Amino acid sequence: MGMDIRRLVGLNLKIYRKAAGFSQEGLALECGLHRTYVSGVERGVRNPTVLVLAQLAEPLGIPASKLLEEPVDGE
Amino acid sequence: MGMDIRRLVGLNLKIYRKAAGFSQEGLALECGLHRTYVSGVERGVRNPTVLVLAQLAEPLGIPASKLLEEPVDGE
DNA sequence: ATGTGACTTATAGTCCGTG
DNA sequence: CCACGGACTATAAGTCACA
Repeated sequence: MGMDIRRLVGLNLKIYRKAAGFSQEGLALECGLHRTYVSGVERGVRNPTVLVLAQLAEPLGIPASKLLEEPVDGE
Repeated sequence: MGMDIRRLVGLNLKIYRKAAGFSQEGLALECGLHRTYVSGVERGVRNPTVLVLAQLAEPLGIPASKLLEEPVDGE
């Protein structure tokens, strides 16, 4: 019973997106999704599919699995 | 450009499910999904959502992120 | 640059079966 | 026990106008 996985994905996405220097709009363009959709994923109000996770992860240069990982302290 | 992520999820699920000693039907019952759906995920013909990944992972005792991880040799 | 509600179309996910 | 199909219903995908 960890946190809501949609929220987890959202938090992770925001972290990796910022680390890669993208705005939501910039990332949306890179991965072929709509700006407002990316916003919804980050806020945890969307329940994305694995195909969408892969699309988001690609321009960030991370494996899709990273978007589902619980934050580990000491990382 | 790794393998199709749906196929990856399917292969991982099958491995972890068997390791936990579940049949597809048994796992489906445990996680509240339909038996035919679990079958479809394992065959890589389904595109599950993150909520479903979490549901599948729970009775397997693994984090949902494991279902998206590429196989690493030496594991 | 982002958050949000509302909306339509595509598909996720269920349930009935078969070999 | 599992692969696979058809028909269905619930919800994700995808877009927009506006704050």
